[in-house]
Amino acid sequence: MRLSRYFAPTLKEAPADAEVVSHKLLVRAGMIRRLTSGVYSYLPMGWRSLNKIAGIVRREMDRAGALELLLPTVQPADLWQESGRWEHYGKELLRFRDRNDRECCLGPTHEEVITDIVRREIKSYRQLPVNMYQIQTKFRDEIRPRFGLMRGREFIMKDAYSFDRDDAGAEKSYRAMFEAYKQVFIRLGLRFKPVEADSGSIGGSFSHEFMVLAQTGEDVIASCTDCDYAANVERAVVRGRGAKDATVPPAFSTAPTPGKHTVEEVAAFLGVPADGIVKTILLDVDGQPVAALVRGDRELNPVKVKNLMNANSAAFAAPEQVTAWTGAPVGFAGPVGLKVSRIIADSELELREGWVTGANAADAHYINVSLIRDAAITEYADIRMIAEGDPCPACGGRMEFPRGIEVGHVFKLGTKYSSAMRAVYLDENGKEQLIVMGCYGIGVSRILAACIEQNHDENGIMFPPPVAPFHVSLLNLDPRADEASARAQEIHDLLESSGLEVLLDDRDERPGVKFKDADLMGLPMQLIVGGKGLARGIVEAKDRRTGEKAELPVDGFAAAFAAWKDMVFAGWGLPAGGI
RNA sequence: CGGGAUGUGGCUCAGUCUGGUAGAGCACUGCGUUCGGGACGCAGGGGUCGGAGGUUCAAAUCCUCUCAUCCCGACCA
Repeated sequence: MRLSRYFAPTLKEAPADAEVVSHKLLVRAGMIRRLTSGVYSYLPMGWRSLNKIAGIVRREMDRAGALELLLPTVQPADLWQESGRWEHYGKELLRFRDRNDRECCLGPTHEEVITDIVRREIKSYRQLPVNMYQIQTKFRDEIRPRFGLMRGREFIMKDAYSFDRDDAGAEKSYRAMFEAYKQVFIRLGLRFKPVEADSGSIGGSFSHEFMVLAQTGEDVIASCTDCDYAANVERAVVRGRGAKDATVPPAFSTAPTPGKHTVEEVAAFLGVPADGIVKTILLDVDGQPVAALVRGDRELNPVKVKNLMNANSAAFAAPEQVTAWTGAPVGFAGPVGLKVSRIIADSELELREGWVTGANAADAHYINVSLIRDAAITEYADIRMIAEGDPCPACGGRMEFPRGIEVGHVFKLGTKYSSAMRAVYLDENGKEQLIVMGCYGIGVSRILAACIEQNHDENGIMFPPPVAPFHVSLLNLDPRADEASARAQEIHDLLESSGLEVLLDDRDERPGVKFKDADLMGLPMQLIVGGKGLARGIVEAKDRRTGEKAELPVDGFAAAFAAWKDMVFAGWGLPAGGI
């Protein structure tokens, strides 16, 4: 492809509305343009990369035995009412009415539609298992779209759904998808990690997220340095440790703490360490007031409370709610005499007594509180966030906390949708059984962003070869010189015939412009054809990732290039002779 | 939905406080010089100053409303 006839409008400056690197570079490299908040057009370069990603995903899905189909984006409300999500999904579901005033929505995900198809067409155990997937545009009316392709409202997703006769079958399907996902990310040339995760609003019991590792990632991973354990911090189990100290404190008493409502302020004012204070956090769990207690130096994990109570949502209470429930302004809540539906204490609080807690009155705390003696704790459970210094819950080893970007998620759905929508089959005995489901998503457009977050430098993108829109940037520095142009064309044709995709920069521009654009666009291999090199019988080659340059002889170019290309691929951890 | 900020040629921004006939750089068009890391000269084209209403002799600038976008918190691929 000749760049002079291509459409890749590059920008010297980053657009003002872009915050993260991937967004800035995607726009600057002429790959995407924003249409409106969270909605992007994919320009030719961007679309090529997306197709590369989709191609790899498709290939691995097919290999794993999944069948590709395409479901509608516009969906009728009644299906969603049947599953119960019309009410529960919230504002993210973009709803509208058609000309006949029928309620519709734009599909944010497709469990309902696929389950509807399967329930109609699948009647017998002989037809199971089956796994179907699509690669399609989704729309989620995000509260706050941001970061370019990282969190758009309209985005491209691969979603697969498996249907099995029983749990054992579903487990097999899940494993197969898990393995296929690993293959996808390996083949994309990305550094990633599968982690245990919470299942969120999709439902189901169990899930794994696939994280692309990048310092700029939004998610924090709790990962063991000694074993395979890795989990989203929201999910990571905290294993109890430390010995019990049964010393019973004297009767608790009130200490005035005027205007001291944070743990730090109270600790400093009373001269006690933060880990001697109990933080009482009020949550609104499905409308119920719940108090959650953690040590002053710890952080509450509301997701654990939500799961513990089997609730739909657990949100921090609003200041008015706190005042209504505790009788005190925010900052003075405590478990003693507290009238809420449940008081849940973190397991760690069971190890010791003699705490400082809020007194449920303005400007006052209690000291020497025994939770056993003085408070009505409903239960002790693991409800705090894992932290630096906590041991690995699996092996007791050391944990680290790298950041990542969620690009894939595999769920076991169980019978959540099949029971709500009555998707059943007849077993060998002619007995009706619920189909057991799983669902599996990959954020195709998010991968493009994540890939750039992981692979870039100050000059631009550094595309892994499998994701790059083209493989080679071939710069003709002297497009007006016959020799350079002839050589460049020869090389272009040679490489194209070997299956590589070459972007030939034949524009009548100064060399500096071409170098800058090539680095910006980030194709993994750069070949530089110019008068200077040709006079010495060489073509210069540059590995975009390492910046290392090599000189390839014009005579015997094909062989020299092949060897050099294998080196570049090896640097990406990709097999020689690839593509 | 709360909190903060910004809307001025295609892009990045100045001008707004202190009202007085719209600017710069990049990009674009033409000509010339230049040509291995985002060249230079000359000549050009292009802007209802987000929108509506108001104050004023006069509004990008002041007031009111409105729309849009971005950033910080609760969701998710």
